[in-house]
Amino acid sequence: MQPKSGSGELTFTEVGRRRQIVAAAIETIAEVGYTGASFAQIAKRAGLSSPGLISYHFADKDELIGQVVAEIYGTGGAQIRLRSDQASSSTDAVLSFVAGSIAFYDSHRAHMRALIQILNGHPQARERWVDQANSAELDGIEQVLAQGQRDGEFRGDLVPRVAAVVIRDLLSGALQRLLTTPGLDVAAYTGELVTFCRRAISGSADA
Amino acid sequence: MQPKSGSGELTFTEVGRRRQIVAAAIETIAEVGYTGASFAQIAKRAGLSSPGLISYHFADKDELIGQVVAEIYGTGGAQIRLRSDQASSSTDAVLSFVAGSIAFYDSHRAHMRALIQILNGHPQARERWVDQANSAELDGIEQVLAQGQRDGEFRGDLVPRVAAVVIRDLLSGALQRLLTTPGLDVAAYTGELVTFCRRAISGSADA
Amino acid sequence: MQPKSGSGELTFTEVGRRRQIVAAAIETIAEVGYTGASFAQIAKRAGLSSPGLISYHFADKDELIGQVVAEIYGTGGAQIRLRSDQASSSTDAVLSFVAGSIAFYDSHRAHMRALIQILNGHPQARERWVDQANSAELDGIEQVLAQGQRDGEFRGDLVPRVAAVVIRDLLSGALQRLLTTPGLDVAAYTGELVTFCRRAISGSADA
Amino acid sequence: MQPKSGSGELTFTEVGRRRQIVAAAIETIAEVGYTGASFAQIAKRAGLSSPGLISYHFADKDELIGQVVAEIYGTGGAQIRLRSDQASSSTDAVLSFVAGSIAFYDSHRAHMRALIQILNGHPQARERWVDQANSAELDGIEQVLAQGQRDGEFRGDLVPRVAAVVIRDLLSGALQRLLTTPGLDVAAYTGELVTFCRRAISGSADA
DNA sequence: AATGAATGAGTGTTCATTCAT
DNA sequence: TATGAATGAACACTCATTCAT
Repeated sequence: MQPKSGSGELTFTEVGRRRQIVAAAIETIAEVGYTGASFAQIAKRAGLSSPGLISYHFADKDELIGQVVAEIYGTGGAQIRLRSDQASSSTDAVLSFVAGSIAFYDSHRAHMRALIQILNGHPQARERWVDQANSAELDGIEQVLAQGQRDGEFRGDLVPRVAAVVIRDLLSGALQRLLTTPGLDVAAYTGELVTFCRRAISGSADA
Repeated sequence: MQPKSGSGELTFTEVGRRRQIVAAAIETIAEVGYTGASFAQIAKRAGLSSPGLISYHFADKDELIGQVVAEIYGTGGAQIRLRSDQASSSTDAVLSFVAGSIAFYDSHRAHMRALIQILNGHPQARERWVDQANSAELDGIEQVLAQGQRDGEFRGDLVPRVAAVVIRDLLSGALQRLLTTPGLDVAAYTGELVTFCRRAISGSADA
Repeated sequence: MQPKSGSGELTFTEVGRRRQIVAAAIETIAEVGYTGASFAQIAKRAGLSSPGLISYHFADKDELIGQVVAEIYGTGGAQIRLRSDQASSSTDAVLSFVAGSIAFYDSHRAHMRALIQILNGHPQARERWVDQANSAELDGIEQVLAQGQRDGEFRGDLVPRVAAVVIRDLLSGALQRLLTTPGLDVAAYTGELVTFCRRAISGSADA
Repeated sequence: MQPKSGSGELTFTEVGRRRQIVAAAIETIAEVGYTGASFAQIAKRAGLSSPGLISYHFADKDELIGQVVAEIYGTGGAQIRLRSDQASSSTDAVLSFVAGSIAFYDSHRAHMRALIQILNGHPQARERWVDQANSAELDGIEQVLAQGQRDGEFRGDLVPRVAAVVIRDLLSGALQRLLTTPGLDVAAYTGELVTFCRRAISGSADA
């Protein structure tokens, strides 16, 4: 009998187990990909006695993967959220968001690798778990860009939504490159990307 | 006995069947992802009596997927190749490549969706079938950028390789967005992306 | 429609084709074993257009294999039949049968290898196709031994049937060894075996 | 998750199931040959619900067959080992080995039938599982023969290796005959084979 | 008489999931 | 709570055989 059915209460042990399994799933998916991450593999890596234990704690594989995605987003969200109120300017807010994102990717490679694998391997991952968060993030960037534009920091012909999209795409590309280029000089790469973004959005050519 | 062993000659019927199966595979992969695209699923969509028929016409799944990739690349290759010689300027070459790529993505959504799914789902897809083409493309962009820079069209501090990578990332992002955003105004989106790129690489702020 | 159904008549072409297929089957089985000798493999080696052609000429796989066995036995039968009437003595008959058998094995390695593979791989090969021939052969040896015993050539306590069986077993072992020992000195090995047999059946210890 | 991975410990139930499956495999192979012994067939005879259960308990077919061979050899090994130290003479050692082997074959027909089928049907059975044991056995026979020859029990012109090979061939032949001759009088056959061997190796004609 | 395309049952193996204990 | 045994559908792929042409 699934423990989480009926009431929404989870026991202390239950919560711990779920955390353990989610962590093992992240590690496993990062290592062997979503396709290779069978319950058997995850259980082996987590030191669990049987794949059945996972089915016992999660309704089905989709629930587990959903929790994995939530865990990854939760970890990142707190850190790299774009904070325009703490920044001295909109430009500063955008650029530190860019640099901060890459820094986060760099320090959480396993998480990011797992996330990518899930997005790649699970047919409905995007629509189910990440599209909403992504468009919220996009909205946030867009708002900062619009604000900066109103403040005269950014070029007048900049279309905030497009620029926001472009920045997100550059970050996606950066993540991809980070994970697949062995000896990448992250600092230098970050610097180049920040420069690129500054130039692309700034009001003056020499920004 | 596999029909295509030995000599490279293929019957008329054989060619037709292979085309049919490749087309069904593209459709299937676009719909249910690489992971979900079992021979059984492909056969069902192709109206074949049994999955065995696919094995009869293709040595193994890799051969089929290779043909799918070749078909997709073959379709697109002629259209979106970056042609600097036919362009009036390096700027024009780059921008029309960007616009042309998005136009191609837009008109071949199922193909591109399938390609992405394969790149995501097949462990060696990149190294086997696309890495070479991709880096050739990247080289092409880089060369045009470098030429434009020598000609004074582009800003002097532009690093051709970085800019080329950025442009490719933007296109990848554009493709992603195209496929996942239901009501996207492609023309507007393309226009804004082109503007963005022009500004990002041009030598003057008002380019 | 199977050509050989109804009347037992075979056309000239038909006979030729069957011979060709049987020969290809022998070659294939000798090379890749009975298990590996699918119709597809046999057709490929024979240069036949399709495995279907084999089914067209033979009712089923068993009929083909039966013909293969018959062909192999037919080839050998004429040559190594034990001829007591042409021998100067029973001892001579037996020993030249032993030596002759090994000589035949040596000169027909592919045939013998195929035969062994069939006996190994086909569940009912022995009972269907070879048991009868084998016991006939055994009878022949036994009769010569009994005759030689009556003539006083062989030891009185020799039990003809047992000795015949022993001789056949030695030949089976010799064939096995011949096919699996790369650099075997066949002449020496034959000599030893003949000596062994002479001693085992002769009436005097120094025979 | 395969139960036997990681530590070598096996549950009580697990051991029982493996035994059951191995026993069913022996029975199946003896009945329908190695080729016909699919997991489906074995499962049917074992009363298992699905062939997948065999894969659950054994890593792959080779592991199962290896266990089958080990089981067969394990059963026989203790009984038919040639014990020269417990024999009153080398002659006695050899002859009781011969008689004992046949007795074992007779009392373990299914096992021996299965072993033969495996040796015949599995491409690498010999080199993987039995060659070592076989040549050790051959060495043992040869040594006893050489010792007996040094002691003057056997004829001086006997070549130990050749005689050992001959004896093994006779036993192989005996096994074959035992399994394929319905009404064979085993006792008589054994007696005659022993007599034959005694005469063939003894130093005196009346041995 | 022959071809090549097609068929469908069969192979070993993996998988998420169930369930008695 | 957790375990390990079991289940049965699914996987890619091979096979002997069929059949329209």
